Amino acid sequence: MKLPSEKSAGRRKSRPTFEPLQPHEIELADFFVRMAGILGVPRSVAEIYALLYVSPGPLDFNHIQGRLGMSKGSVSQGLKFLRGHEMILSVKEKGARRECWQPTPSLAASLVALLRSQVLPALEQAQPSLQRVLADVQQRGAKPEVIERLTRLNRWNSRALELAPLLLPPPGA
Amino acid sequence: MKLPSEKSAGRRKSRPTFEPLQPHEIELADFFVRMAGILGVPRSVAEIYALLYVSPGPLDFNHIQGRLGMSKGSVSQGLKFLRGHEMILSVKEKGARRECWQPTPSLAASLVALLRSQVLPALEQAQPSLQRVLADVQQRGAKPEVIERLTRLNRWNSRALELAPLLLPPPGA
DNA sequence: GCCTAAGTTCAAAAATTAATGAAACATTGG
DNA sequence: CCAATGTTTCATTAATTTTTGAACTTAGGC
Repeated sequence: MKLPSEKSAGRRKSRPTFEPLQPHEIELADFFVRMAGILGVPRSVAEIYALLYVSPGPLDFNHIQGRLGMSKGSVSQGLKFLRGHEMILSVKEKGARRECWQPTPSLAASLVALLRSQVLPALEQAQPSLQRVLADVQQRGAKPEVIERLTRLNRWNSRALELAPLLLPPPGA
Repeated sequence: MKLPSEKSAGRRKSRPTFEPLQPHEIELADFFVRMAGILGVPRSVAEIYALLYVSPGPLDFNHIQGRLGMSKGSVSQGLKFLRGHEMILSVKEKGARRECWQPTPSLAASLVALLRSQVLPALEQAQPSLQRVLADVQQRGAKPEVIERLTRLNRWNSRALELAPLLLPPPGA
């Protein structure tokens, strides 16, 4: 039973079709999607990562789009995100036109990079702001309890900022 | 210069008006909103918490609604959320009609509870799922590399699940 | 027991965030 | 340089999440 006009006529070029996702692939994707959700990473990004994670070898743009059945735009943005957070590596086969992608060896390192990129900027930006708030509150003679709270918050923030480079070493270190 | 019909006529009951937020209050709220965003906690909840955090004493429902200018529904749901995660305490003044709210003493503990509630269920649910995926992949004779990856993922998940109760002691412990 | 203030619920509206796809841009083999 | 393939951009559309407000429930005071 042959499907009619799929890639029937000898001519290459009728774009290849891709297998739909297998149950085990879907299950793993669900897992990654859920975890990603906690960090505010969009579903499409998690799906791409999951697919690369279970695939026996690097996949190119087209495979990813085809297997996941998502738009070019989403695949492009998803790969950009994953690249940006050093969660995937490109493996350009010699003489090939397309880039192929595979997950970075260490998922742990990837997660750390991800957290880093979310938390650090927030902490940095907060520093002067929190100090201003504390000063302001002190000046207007607030209750000691409130001053205490804000002082503690400030200390926390500073300490987190000091510790950050140790626990989450920046990419170039 | 008297405002016209504010609470002018002797009759109590024209509901009181509330001061708009002060700059330092806004700044602190921004901080909490941003941090909350990382954990997927909605803005309104963070705003309520921030207000309680800088206030010299416990505030009741009305004050919160008035000062933040948000709807009853949001205040109610926000307080429910904060209560549920043990981030605030009620201090019912003797003989008073209304409950007043203040932040729990330890913000750290609050954050831990929050994380717990997000991460633990995901880990628990994932356990059998990940094992199924691994078995499935092994059965279909996947590349050793893929099997290795999934094995590691499984180990991680198990270990996280074992460690969780130690690092994040459950409420009743 | 009624009446009123206090608080909760929940369907609908508003706001935010993610996905799509067509057009622009880039790269390379010829 | 050209044509063909591969990728990104971004305005639009779709999906999701958050907020609102009015109807409803609960608890006190009298």
